[in-house]
Amino acid sequence: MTSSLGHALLGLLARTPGTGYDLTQRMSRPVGYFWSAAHSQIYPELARLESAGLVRHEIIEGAGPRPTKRYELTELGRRELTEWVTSAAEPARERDPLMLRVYSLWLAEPAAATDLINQVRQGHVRRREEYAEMAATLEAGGTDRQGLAEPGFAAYATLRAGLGYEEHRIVWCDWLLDRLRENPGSAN
Amino acid sequence: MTSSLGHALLGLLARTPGTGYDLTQRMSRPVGYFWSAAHSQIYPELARLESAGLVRHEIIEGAGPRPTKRYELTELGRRELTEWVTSAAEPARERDPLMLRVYSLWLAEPAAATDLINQVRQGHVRRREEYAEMAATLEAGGTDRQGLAEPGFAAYATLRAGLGYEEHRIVWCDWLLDRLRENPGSAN
DNA sequence: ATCACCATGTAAGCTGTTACATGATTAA
DNA sequence: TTAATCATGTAACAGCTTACATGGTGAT
Repeated sequence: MTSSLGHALLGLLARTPGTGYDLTQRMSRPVGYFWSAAHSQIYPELARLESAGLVRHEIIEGAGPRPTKRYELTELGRRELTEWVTSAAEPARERDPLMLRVYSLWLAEPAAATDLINQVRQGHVRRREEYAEMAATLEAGGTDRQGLAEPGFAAYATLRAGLGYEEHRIVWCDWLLDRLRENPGSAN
Repeated sequence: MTSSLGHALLGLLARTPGTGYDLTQRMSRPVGYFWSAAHSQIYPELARLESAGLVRHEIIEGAGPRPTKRYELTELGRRELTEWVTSAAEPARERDPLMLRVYSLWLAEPAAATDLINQVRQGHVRRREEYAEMAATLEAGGTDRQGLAEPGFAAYATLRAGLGYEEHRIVWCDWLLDRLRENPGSAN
């Protein structure tokens, strides 16, 4: 009955306990590459996880008008996460806004289409560099050679997937740009 | 102000007019690879597009208790779609449920992890074959050599992206499976 | 003083999924 | 006659985004 967001939060807390604010930050940078959430979604979800007995909190000192809560996994939460992680994967329904555009790209001026794809390509190159740097850092620290049972390896595996994704997209952009150059006009 | 689903429907109607039921079918197979929607979402969206003047309908004979409506684009709808297609692409927030699992894969038994990744790999291989067949059909018909201004080429371009995606995922699965074989135990 | 950062929440609205509801035509 | 296909809608709910609301600490 726990949602994807719930499992994302459990996955973060299994590594290090933290406040809702802290989880919001962590959701945006490393995890945000494959799952994202705003704080307005995270706070109520933490409350739900707590009432399900999967996490618990203690009050610590911190800045702010309301008490600062530090959350951590319970044994039940750890068990739930562990069971979920290898349970049958639901068929991912894709939602790719770029492909939605490309599907109607035949309506656009060739120059505008080229601009669009160039812009998209740039974004992928930027992100590839970002991933490559992170991967290099992890590799320098030996994280890539960590055992399967260590969290660092799991993070490295998602990074590798991200790198592969960006590379495939860049290759595809180059293919399309080639076609747009060869055949800049209208019909065959 | 038009949503992604709205643009998906406009993109379908720009190719061929059709009923809501027909659009539901077309959303599931070729377009569903990168965008999906149920009929319960499509019917109200068509009504919204119509009240915005982007599509119009005529009543035709058909089976069913209610009148059968055939929708088509208006000139305004075509213009809206054409402008949108090359407008600034919003940064896609990724939502990849598999990576969410992988991020917590360090908690799983190595055997269970291997099973999961094998299962995922199989799914990608199946889909790659599906795409490859469709691509072969289009190539045999010369669709891949169509001009940029023809809808067939746009469809072919999305197919190529799909093929590339599946391939990259298979490569990544193989990399992970290799690691799981090499290092089936716990910590380093 | 002003700004950035820490910190937690609620509310309104949109998008998307699942379930409910109806009924005609055609083929096995 | 039974099932599949054509055909259109509504309702309830879950998930996610954007905006509203508050206020303390520390650095410039």
